[in-house]
Amino acid sequence: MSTKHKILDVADVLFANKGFNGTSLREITSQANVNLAAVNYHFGSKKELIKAVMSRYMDELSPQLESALSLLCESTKQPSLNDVFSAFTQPLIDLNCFKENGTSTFLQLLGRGYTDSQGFLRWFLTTQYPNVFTLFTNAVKRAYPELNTEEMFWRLHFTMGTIVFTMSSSEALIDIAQNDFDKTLDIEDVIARVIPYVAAGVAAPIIKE
Amino acid sequence: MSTKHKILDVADVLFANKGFNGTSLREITSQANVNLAAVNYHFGSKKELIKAVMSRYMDELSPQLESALSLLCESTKQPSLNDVFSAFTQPLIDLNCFKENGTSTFLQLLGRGYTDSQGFLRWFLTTQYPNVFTLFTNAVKRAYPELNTEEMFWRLHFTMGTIVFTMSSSEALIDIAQNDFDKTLDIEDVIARVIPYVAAGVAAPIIKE
DNA sequence: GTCTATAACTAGATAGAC
DNA sequence: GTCTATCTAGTTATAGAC
Repeated sequence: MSTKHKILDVADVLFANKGFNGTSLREITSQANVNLAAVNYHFGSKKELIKAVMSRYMDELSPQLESALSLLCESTKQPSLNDVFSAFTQPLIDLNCFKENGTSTFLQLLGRGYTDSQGFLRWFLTTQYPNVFTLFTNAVKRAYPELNTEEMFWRLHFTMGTIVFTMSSSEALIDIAQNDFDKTLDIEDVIARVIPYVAAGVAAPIIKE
Repeated sequence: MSTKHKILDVADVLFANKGFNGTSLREITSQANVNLAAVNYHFGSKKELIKAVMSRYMDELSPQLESALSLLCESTKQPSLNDVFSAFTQPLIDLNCFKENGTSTFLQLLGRGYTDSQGFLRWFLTTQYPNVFTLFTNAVKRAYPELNTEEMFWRLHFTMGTIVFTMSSSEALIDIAQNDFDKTLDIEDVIARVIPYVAAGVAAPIIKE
């Protein structure tokens, strides 16, 4: 296993758990059993390492998302909002095959990117992976044509918030559910619970101005 | 205006915008025009300063929330979920009288506390302000009695996520809305838009197991 | 209470031997 | 490609003069 790979494998988990600011290169390199200088040799800087960590997941995920969303847009029958959000489930779950706990790690990273680095992630995703966004908004428009662009803008951001925040604290929530309700859940169960919630939120009656 | 007050007034905004980790004491003291050593003299440590910042808001907010939620619980007519979430609106908006941009600053701080400091805020809120939680869950139970405790647990966490995340990025969202839709909005408008969303989410059909 | 000065430490990044 | 050693700059926190 290459040094580069070892660094990425340790960095994503640490970044997900403690944030980008909260994780030092020393922590990453010592856990990865590589030299401190290796990060700068292989990636150039901490910022580039962060980009590499995100890209590795997005490059795995975005083709899957694109094909799942394309299917919905091209299908002759109108999809429901549940269908649209459910299109994300399988590609996200498949990240667990890509890497252990890949799904929750990626979703936590997404949350970190949104809050830690003041708009960096928004820039990164919209410039590097614009197709996913276009396909997604088209799919939502097909499922709920009455929703105007402005209202959709807000509700999709609310949805992003729900998902990202839930996943950032998913480990804690799963622990609490285990203790309080004696249920052993995994990330897939959490996703199954959050989809009806966001679908109902997006489908909420439109407020008058 | 006392040194202590000046520090708190600068610290909350910086913490809200850049996170706890991302804000240094040097930044706070220089913006507040006080000496670097003043933080440690008045608060003891950075961690205690963070607690003081949060307490100042919560001590202002929690009595208002308690009385608004008590009203709902004691009223003879059954409240709707919209009523329950709307009970938060006025107390939150009133934070703008307490301090300029108080509402968004506080809600951003809430988000920071959840994600920056790995469960510290959860501990802080549930141990220091338990009444608000009890009253809130009781109010939701009255509004939607069919919702069992476990499902409510999940949906309230989803809601927390939606609110906190939305408010963390509310400034960015308001800017985008200005540019894309030529609408000048404020935090109150954002709250008015998010309430129907979360109310619909909590009211979503209960999934079968 | 407020200041300067500095201690004690940690961060990211790099030069140069191997 | 990997290492040690070190640089520079940042951090929190504190000691002691005023």
